[in-house]
Amino acid sequence: MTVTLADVAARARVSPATVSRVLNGNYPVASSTRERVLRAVDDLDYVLNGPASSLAAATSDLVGILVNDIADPFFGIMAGAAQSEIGGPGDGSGRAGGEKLAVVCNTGGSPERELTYLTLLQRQRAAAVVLTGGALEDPAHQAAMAVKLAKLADAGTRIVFCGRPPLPGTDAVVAALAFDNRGGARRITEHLIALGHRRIGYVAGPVERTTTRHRLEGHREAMKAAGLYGDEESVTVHGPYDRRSGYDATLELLRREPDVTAVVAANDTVALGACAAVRERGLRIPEDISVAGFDDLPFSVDAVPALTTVRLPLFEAGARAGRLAMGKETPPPGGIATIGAELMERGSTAPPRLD
Amino acid sequence: MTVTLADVAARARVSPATVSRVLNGNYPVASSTRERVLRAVDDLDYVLNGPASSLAAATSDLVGILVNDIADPFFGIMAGAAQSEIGGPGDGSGRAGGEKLAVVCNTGGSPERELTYLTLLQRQRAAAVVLTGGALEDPAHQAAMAVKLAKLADAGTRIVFCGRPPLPGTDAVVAALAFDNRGGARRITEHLIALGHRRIGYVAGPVERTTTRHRLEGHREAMKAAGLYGDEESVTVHGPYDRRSGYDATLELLRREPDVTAVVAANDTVALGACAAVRERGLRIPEDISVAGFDDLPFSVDAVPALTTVRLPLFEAGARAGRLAMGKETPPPGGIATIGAELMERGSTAPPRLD
DNA sequence: ACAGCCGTAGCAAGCGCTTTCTATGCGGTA
DNA sequence: TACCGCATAGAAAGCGCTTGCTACGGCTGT
Repeated sequence: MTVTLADVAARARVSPATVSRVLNGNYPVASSTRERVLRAVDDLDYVLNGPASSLAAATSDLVGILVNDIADPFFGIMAGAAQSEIGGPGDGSGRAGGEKLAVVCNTGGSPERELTYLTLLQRQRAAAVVLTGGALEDPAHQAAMAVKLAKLADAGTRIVFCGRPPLPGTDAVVAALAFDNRGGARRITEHLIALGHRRIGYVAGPVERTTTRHRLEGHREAMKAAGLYGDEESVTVHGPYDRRSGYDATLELLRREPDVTAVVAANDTVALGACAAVRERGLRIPEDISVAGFDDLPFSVDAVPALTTVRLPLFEAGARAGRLAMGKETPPPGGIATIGAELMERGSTAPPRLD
Repeated sequence: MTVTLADVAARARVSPATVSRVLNGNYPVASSTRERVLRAVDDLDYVLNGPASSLAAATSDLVGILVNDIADPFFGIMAGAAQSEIGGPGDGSGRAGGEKLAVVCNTGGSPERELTYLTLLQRQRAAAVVLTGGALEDPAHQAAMAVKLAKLADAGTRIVFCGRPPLPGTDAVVAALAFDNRGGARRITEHLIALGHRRIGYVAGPVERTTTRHRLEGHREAMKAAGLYGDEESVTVHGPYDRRSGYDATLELLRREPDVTAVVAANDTVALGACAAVRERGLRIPEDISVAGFDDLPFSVDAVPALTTVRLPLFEAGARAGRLAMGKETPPPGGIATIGAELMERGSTAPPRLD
């Protein structure tokens, strides 16, 4: 059978309690004893029984990171950064203690899965949960989430939002890091307007997502401020945050409104699809049509022409969320921090053609 | 305090044993009783204590997925696919039972972290572990891995390799799905040769990785077969699997060997960097230089020109690995399956200029 | 010289669940 | 009518660990 604490204790000729204390390092143990125990652990190749330990201590070293789409670098970057801070192996400490198992859970954007993962994590008595990405704006789901999170919180789980606005009715949350989606969107549209564009199409994300709404609002704010707010509905197309959707939506947009001179996409992935659609129509970027994205994912700079977009410090935000989840960093005042979004002017936008 | 099994039992006026049996559905319970229990569970909002359950049952519902770089879609796609099969929430069953918590662990390509994650998973008595991506070829590390995996296996953990060749000395593994990296690499180089290229540069991945070696070998096989094998060392540059590395390596390559007419990159991400470098030098793709990648990640088709590459069925492989890990699919004969790689001819390759 | 401490180590009581074994009530059979 | 077996429920013994409390020397202080 597998080696237990008792086996180690027997070999080291101490009590199980002592072994436990050596392993946890939370109680004074004479160094000679400690050494003996450590050797026994080594000799027997002992591996702690996690469930037993969690049960007895009523805590676990699991930290959950919820993402909408693990195949999307937007989430991958944040999750990776968070995970590296949360430690798991090689967090630099070398010592146990900080050794948490950071696990990422892929909700696929489905509200049910989000809730179920939360239950699963609750079941495991997770030490912390990081929720990334935009939230669904369905009131029923939000309420359910609030309830769930409250329960998690008072079971001792730390909760951090990353790239997601604070959920109303949830003060159980340790901290919320929100991206300035609205501001970023405003700036990129202002940039287009400043270049001389007047007729600007918008390829939005899925409806009922905070991210979608905020970016769209920022865009429209800029349009309004420039007195360009008109038949917004007809130059806006919604769809999922993927390349295919950007392609289809842009084709649709171009057909519906052939006079647009610029297309703003909800994110870079969508923008890539938009570029493909523009070319498909035989139009050049940026000479005939400007295209802009959002997020500044790694591939965006390599697009041809390089994509004008809004840079979100995904890595930094993820890392900070990880630290907050670990209690290694003090939460921002009020528990909420807004993370800036910076305009990256590149080759995919230019003044419109003068017809 | 939190609700326990006993609380539910009391409310349903049955014994804890009965509640447990209802929840696990592995023992006959009169339906009237079952109903009463279920209602009590609902009323009290009971959530099973995972650690306690795992301890008593000596099994857990955790499944680990190890990846080298979670921010890289190559891994994200496989991990997402695996996770969706492993279930976690919404695996369609609706019922518990199949409800495993699939967690992805980011090793960052570090051997120590890989090992430590395995220990962590061993600690949690994980039900299964899926290892993705190429392996390190360091004998010491391989030996350590073999030992670790053997231990996991005989603690009852199912082990599946995905996109990684079987580790010698490990028969504890349920199955290994290996990509035909060599064949894919051979085909793409043959394609270039058929186009008329004679002087072909190769931007390889990090040394000591199986993936790197196999792709490089495939490439060289093709070169040799065409009688083009010469000073391979001078047209090969190694580096990490990232865009930056592709850029730097290609610049270096072009400086060292200005007469190459094609560059084969170790993967698509690297290829993107290579494209940037080629353009930086004022050369056109594919007129002046052809560029080829590997993997066919989603963005590759959107590159301009679209990237010629080798398609790896990442999603399918990940899903299959997930199923194997769950025991939902019977392992291939011998435990090893090689997954084909298909050449995707696109715009980034063309015949060389005739000088 | 004795009381009181401090530094260590052990005892033992759980943590909340699963599961074996036992008990009970019922219907069917002789 | 009495017996046996089946279907169902309960009792209780752990699973392997943590931790509050107790025990025990040797030191210090007066």
